[in-house]
Amino acid sequence: MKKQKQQTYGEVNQLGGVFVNGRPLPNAIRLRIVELAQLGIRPCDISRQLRVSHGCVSKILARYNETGSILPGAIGGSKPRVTTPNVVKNIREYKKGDPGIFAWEIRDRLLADGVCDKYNVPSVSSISRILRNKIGSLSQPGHYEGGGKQNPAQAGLPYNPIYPYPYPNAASPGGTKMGGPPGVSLSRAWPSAHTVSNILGIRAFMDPAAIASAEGYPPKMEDWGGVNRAPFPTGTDKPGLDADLKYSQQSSTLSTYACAYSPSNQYGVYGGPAGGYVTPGHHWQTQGTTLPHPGNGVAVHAGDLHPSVAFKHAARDEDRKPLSPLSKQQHAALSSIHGLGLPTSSS
DNA sequence: ATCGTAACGGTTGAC
DNA sequence: TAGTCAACCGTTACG
Repeated sequence: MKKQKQQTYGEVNQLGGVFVNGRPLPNAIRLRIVELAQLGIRPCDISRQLRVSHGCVSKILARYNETGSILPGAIGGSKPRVTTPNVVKNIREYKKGDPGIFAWEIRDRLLADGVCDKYNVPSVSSISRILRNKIGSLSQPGHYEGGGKQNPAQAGLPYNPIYPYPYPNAASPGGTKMGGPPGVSLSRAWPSAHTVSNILGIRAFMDPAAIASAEGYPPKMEDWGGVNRAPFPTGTDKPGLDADLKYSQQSSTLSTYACAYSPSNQYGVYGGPAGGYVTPGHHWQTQGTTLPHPGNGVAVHAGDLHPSVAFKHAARDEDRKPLSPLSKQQHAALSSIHGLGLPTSSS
């Protein structure tokens, strides 16, 4: 990785909160956004309380509702290449069989022959480029394949995304069933390391073998360490939350909601300055709050958040009536659970 | 007043 | 090794 900035203290948003441009909010903050939403706190209040822009609150809650994950997506990297050796080989064969074939015809044939599906079929321009660069100048087959930099895992596959993300079901790579497992919608056509299960480290239903090695998914730093630059824990714990969601456990009531990146990250400090939950030197400590998600029951463990609060069912569907001002109960809940001092005035 | 979202500038990681 | 590209980020502004 490139050398990181020595110090990135972040910027201050309009609400007075500190953020690091381009970097995800700490998972702890993300978790708290979801927690507060589960308590029935309105997004606008969450925004003010946590000093996070309402747009961000909206995004995080929307993401959570959609995927069940509080975690940011994978930053960086590249999409899987579609011009795999196998695709090139097929294109070459098509071209050999019909030298006058058009790129769009090749594209159609790739689809028809099942070499590709609609999600990974190369564009016509890509095919043209392949014809021009890889095939037009090639005389002997195997040239491209012999490049040596291709992922050997692709060998033997009709086509395959280079990314070795596990698919929830075997049919997915074939593209006949995009969209992931029921209740989990992937926002991208290419498989993300941030499927709900991967993110939350709950993969048993799709890949039991992965449980043995907790980091079943590719250890992309961004997955978890991107927020806290601390390396992943290597145990069987959920890597991200344990790494990131470090509540102050000594304080049983979480009276100090310590929010600080680990010293190993480049941010140094993080948190709303006036919120008082910046505690440099403290780490988030795992607690194990459970955040039930309506879609798939995925839970985020992080401590003694009342596990009964359901995100949509209880908090949103019915109990959202007393939206603002906050009810006493909400204040009490927030104060006791999160140590947040909510302003008595809701405005 | 609230919320959804596009634009923006930034970071990151694969190539 | 450095540069490019395309992903994602949170904030901001707008409707």
